[in-house]
Amino acid sequence: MPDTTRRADSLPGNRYGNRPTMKDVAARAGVGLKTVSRVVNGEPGVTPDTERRVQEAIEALGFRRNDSARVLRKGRTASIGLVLEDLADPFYGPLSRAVEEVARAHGALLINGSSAEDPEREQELALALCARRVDGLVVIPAGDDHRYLEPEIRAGVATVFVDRPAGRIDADVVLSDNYGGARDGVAHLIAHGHRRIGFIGDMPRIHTAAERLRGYRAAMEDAGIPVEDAWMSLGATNPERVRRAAEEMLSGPAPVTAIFTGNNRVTVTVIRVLAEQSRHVALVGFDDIELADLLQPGVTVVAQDAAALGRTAAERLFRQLDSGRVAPERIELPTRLITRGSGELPPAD
Amino acid sequence: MPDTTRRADSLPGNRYGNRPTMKDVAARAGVGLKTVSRVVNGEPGVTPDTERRVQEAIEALGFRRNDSARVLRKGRTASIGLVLEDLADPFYGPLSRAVEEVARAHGALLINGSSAEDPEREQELALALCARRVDGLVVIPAGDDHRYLEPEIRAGVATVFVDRPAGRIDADVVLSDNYGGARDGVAHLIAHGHRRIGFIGDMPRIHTAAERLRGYRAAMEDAGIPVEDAWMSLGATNPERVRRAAEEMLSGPAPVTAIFTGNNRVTVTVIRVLAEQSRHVALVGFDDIELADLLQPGVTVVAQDAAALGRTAAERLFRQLDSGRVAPERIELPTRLITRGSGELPPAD
DNA sequence: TAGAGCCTGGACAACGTTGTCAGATGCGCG
DNA sequence: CGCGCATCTGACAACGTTGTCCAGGCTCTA
Repeated sequence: MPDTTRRADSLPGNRYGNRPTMKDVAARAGVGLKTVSRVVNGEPGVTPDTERRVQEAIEALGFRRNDSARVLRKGRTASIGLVLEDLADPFYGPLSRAVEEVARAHGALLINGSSAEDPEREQELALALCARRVDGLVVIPAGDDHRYLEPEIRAGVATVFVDRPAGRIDADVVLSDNYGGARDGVAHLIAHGHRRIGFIGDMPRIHTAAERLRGYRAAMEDAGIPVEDAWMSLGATNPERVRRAAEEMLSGPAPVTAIFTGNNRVTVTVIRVLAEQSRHVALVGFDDIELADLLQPGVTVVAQDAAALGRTAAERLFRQLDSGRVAPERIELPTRLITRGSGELPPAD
Repeated sequence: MPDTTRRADSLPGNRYGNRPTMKDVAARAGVGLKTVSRVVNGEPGVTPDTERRVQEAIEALGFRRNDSARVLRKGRTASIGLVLEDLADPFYGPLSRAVEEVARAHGALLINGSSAEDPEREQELALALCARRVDGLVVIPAGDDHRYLEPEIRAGVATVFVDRPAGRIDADVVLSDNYGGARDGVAHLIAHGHRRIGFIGDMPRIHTAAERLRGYRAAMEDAGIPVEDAWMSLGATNPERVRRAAEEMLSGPAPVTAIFTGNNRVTVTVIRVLAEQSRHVALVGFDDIELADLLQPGVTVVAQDAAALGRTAAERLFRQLDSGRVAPERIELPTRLITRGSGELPPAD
């Protein structure tokens, strides 16, 4: 059979991207195209002898099924997309990993992309994933208008939002109890005698930031403490601004005696600032941070379970895929106050 | 034109996955199929008026190009794959993000998967990515035999290994100077008067672990210090084993006065153990860790630049794609010793 | 006004796979 | 020995897109 192997033997100058196809395998094995397909997919109705010949041809040619063609034919891609803010952020790593594990359990691959907190980039990414026909989409919103996803959802792309709710559309969302967690954290400080408590957080246009701020206000109000503007810093997006905000709160005639920080990045920066201060200032941070227990004092935090967020969202997504669309739901996961010392410091008035 | 919109208007019961195609758009806009393709791809040769009609139809139907079909036709997917150990590990987050940024700059998406340090899963993942016809592959090896990738590489899949070299095949690799970094770190301890220095690292079958161990031995030998078996713990894969290893080294008649740790996970565990000890033990760790500067004492580390590893690898990959295959290269990035206190403690003999 | 040349638009095949369906082969039984 | 049935195999169309190529209409010039 000199010419059944023609193509493989004469890869023209090893030209780029010339891969064997099922047709080539069929030719080499001396069987029909569909028989190869059957073998590759483990479908019944192939005699052991034929199967062996096909397997040998596959081996010899280094054939690998082209999933693009398969997807085109079958409709499903067995892959889901994840749009998050920044993979380098220690909060999103575990979340992404959890989504991946659930996907894997369902035989799907995860494609993820970082929006860098840019709504435009979020949309661009999400739509690129849809163009690749992911079966589902897990989105950590950067923007606040997700109507651009409506055609996709209508077309059957399962969609779940995590960490922050979708904007202007009705969709599944899984989030932490940001409001309650922040309220508890601030109440904890109040219970330890603080009254002048600072809040440093992200821009309130971000849902989580707004909710945590709301929790702060609620705790203060519950305790009958009027909040002064000078105690609050919103939109602290980079370390320099956080640093300045903290330093301002800690100076002046009536400095704050405790600070509540709105996310892990802010917390880390504030820890640095406090380490430089001679005074002891209490601190409770939203989000747990690694090694928080080894610092002096240990850092008291309101911890959310990033992995649980991811897992819950992914499971919800596959439920959508398995049983068709159901009414959108809002799932809220509890937070946990972990006391380690910094939140139990008394006011240093 | 009642029946040009037939399909869109009568989505049969909104059946799953029924999406408009270019054909539908063409029908609705009253133009030919190829004209729609031209508009979608921004190709020239369409009058403004026609283009407007097509755009309107696209908008109205919520059309989104099916990239699977596009890939099938064009051969390139504009996506690359990344196989790493665990996204939740703070070392890989920034690496992955760096790869993503380079990919984005080249208009490509990143698909990544975690091998969980399991060679079989690594292979499964890498081949799944190849079946999806990624243009290139960045692999952080878990296994030590990558011949399974030979057909893929021959077929034109650009491949770069990171952090550890490929096994049994000749391919591009980007790594840190693990040997030199470890040697420098240990030499640093020796320079501060230590002679009984412990080493706790991963299983030596992992290339980085073996290299760092080699660096440790070299530094000791350079200083004329014979290494005792009791000072070395390999295969410390989980916190319990690390803890036990550290405790053993620190007990007995002639305990080590300093420890060199082989990666960030080990370092963190050892820090915990040392925090419980009354004695002061010097410590230098491989890999930087967050907040290392705020601990008492600050943790001296041999830092590698995860982002630079990822960036370099991805750039190398796209060079392969742009200019065809070139001779495989081995790129080694320097490490940096960051002194913060723990590595400068004198021996507490 | 006719011819040449340009520009726009569309018909058609092909990419590699899978679902459908019908044909071929072999077997057992009457 | 012949028929029916079960089992195995392969031809063909279709998935949605893009590249090729040609047709038709337009403008411009001689």
